Amino acid sequence: MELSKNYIPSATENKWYKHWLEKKYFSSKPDGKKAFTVVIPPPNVTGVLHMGHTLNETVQDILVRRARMNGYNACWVPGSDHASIATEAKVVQMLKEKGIEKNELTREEFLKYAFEWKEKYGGIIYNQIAKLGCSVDWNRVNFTMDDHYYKAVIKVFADLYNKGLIYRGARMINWDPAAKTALSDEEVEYKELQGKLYYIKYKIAGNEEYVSIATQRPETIMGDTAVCVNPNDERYIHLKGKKVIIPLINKEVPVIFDEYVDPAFGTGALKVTPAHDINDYNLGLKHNLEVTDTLNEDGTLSEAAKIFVGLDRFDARKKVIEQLKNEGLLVKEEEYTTRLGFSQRTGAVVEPRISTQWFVKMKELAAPALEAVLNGEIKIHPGEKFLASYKYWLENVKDWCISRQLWWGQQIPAWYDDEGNCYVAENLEGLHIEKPETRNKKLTRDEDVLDTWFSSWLWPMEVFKGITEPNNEEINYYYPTSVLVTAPEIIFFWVARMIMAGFEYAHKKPFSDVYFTGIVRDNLGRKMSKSLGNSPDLLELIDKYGADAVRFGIMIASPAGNDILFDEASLEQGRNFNNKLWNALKLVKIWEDKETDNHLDVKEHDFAIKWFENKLNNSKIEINNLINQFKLSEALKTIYSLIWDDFCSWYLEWVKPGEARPHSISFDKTIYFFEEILHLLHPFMPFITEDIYHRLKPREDGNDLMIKSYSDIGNINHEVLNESDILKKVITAIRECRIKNQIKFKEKIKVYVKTSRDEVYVNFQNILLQQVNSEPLGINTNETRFPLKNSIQVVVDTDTFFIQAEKLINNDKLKGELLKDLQYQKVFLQSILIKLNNERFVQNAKPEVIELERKKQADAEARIKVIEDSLTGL
RNA sequence: GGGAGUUUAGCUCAGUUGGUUUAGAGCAUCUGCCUUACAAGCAGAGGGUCGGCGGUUCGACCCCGUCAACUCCCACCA
Repeated sequence: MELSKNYIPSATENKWYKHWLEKKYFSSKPDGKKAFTVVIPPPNVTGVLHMGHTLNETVQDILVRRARMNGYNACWVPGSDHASIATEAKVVQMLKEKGIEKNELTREEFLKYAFEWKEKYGGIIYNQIAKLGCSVDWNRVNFTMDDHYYKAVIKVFADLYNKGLIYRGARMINWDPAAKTALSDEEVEYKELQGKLYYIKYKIAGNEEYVSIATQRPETIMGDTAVCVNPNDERYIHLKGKKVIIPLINKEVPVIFDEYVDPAFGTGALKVTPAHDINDYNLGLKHNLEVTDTLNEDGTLSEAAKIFVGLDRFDARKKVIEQLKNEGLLVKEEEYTTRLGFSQRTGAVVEPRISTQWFVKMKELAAPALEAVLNGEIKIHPGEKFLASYKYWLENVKDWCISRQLWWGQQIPAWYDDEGNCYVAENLEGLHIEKPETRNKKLTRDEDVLDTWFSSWLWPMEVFKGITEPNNEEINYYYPTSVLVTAPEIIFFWVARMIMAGFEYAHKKPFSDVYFTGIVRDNLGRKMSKSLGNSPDLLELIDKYGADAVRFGIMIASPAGNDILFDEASLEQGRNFNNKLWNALKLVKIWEDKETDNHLDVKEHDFAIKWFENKLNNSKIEINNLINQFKLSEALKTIYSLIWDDFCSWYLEWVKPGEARPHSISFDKTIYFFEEILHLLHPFMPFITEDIYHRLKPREDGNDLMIKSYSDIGNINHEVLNESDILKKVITAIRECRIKNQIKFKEKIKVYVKTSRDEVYVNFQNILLQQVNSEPLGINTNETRFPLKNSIQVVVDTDTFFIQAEKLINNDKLKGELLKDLQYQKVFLQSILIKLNNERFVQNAKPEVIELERKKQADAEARIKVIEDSLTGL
């Protein structure tokens, strides 16, 4: 079989994904095994997957594939989110480009376009997930607007309403006067601007005195319903119980006292306009102030303003100032830097506006969600970083506004009659049965839809129809899910609310662990965004490097809990790693093609095999520990180093046949080790590992790596690991010596070692000689029999090596190095002696610590002696 | 303005209860090699007063205080 020079991902990736699908390895059904369930955080159908998703999906696939190999019934549910605001904005934009305005369409017509959009982008997203190699169960695709899902959302709304947990209330929203629509917070852009602060005199009623207030928006004074001062502000204590008169309209309003007012700002007196400022609105709620809305939908002054009715708010501002000036009520104007909100859609200055919205009462729901995280029932990784803010948010949770002035989403199941009565039911038929009096009434349905999060908070339950068909077999088997992998920025929007919904409707937590990935940034630390053009196209990256390399690259750069700086260099590293594996395969294949010879003496292989067995087990334990702590990046690094350094650079070199033919035992062991490392790597890089697994030797149908179970880990012989460390050190030291003395590898050298542990060197002397190209090693406990002429001395631990080459050796250079080392050792020894001679150290330190220091001392002394002996030998 | 986090080699990060760390790894850099698996490679090397200052301790990258820089979340002050 001819193998290509380098690994080519494209062909193999499609082949194996298809194979896995045909074998139905991804699909899961409830059975007797333990379930390992992951629900995908459903990507928005607004566009394509970005690098943040790539990281998320890769992490989930690693966990799911590993669980599957650990004997779990692994189930990963894919899906997507309708993302009401974002998607509706995209669809509106798309229609606009076609020359269609949203308000020309009926609701039904618009939704038809929206569903077409969803089909298109949902398809793109699913294709990307497949290309990345994700082992999701494609029979379980869910969309948050699927029929059953829609019903679940409506059912929950009605249920919470009936429980008294949903109510209608007033709320300050961001209003776009140009588009005459409400905006979400995300659609408001704040800009810093140079504005003016106006100081205006308000007359105190029944008095000739005035009080001055400062405002940026004099045109709203007609909506003032109070003036507020700080209760501790001595300048205004005399205003207690007084009223003031609003200029221009001569309306009397009370003076109220509240700590909210900062006495140092402006004049320390604040005009309160509950209809046009969020803070004033809250003040108004607290002090029972009336609300006077002086603006129309389009930003012109309303009848309630009494003056300048119909004038635009900014023109009105000029007029108000002019008139205040005329009446001598304008004290002064000051330059002032302020932040103003602008509409992302129209660029208009956003107007805070009171509106009626639907709310969920959060206090009751929040309590179990807080409890579950605090008592560790649900674990957050990395915990310390997010626990504090999770606690703070839930303890101070505010009611959740769930209505949205959109069409794309679940329409609120509330109907109004002509008298303004409001009825909530899952559907109209149900309402008529429940409340027969509604049958003959003309009812109109609430136009608004529900917040996207009001559907996605049911995700872990409703993907198994846990809301629409409670207690069905699937929900009972798969729920609670195992791990949720998501981004920390939606901890409140989504994670906390899923926990609330889980306890409310399934009476159980929705997941046991939450793993927060970092935010993916570019290599300059900037957030990835379309406008910056720094967000690479996933499919292009997969084309260029292969899916395995993309997965490797993003994982290796992704330390647990930190943001990741995305750099294509790490994908290159992944591609190179692929190639390394590929070439290891090629080596083994060449080896296979040679005839094996069972009569060869393979003593030198015995040590290599024994060592790698132990090294492998040691790494397995390490990897398990790391993955259990969700340190996936470090686990991958461990595997990478095991494969590249230990397996390829050391093990394969040690058992490499060279001119001789390989021994069958070494060959079989090598194949076995190769399978083991592929097995470990598979969750991270599924395609190449499956491919090489099948190329290593013929497999029966159904013998695929991705469903192979991990076996138990054997005991570890630490002595073997320690010995191999010595071996590696010796090899490295001799190589370094060769390089420094310009002795080429081809030139044979003689090596003698003066050591007291000769049995160690006997053990691996053949490996040693093969690796440094020397005559057989001379071992003795004293050097008197060694030819010292033309030799270099190298000290490893407490053994001295004499390396003899034909070439003349520069004795001064050698001497210099030994002296340097000696000096270093002496300083080190000195620092230990200071410790050991310190009475308080000896008294206070733990015995094992003192023991350790004594051992260090002995080692250092021994080494110093060896070096000194070497120096006298020169 | 409130809260949280970060600061260790040129870059990205490890460093478990203070003493097996004389502070590690990957990438990058430098040197020598086209050695019949791999130049997408091999062999080797250099590089850090652990953000500053102060304290606790026999002993501090680790604990405490303080200052500085950066990041994120929340609120968006008339």
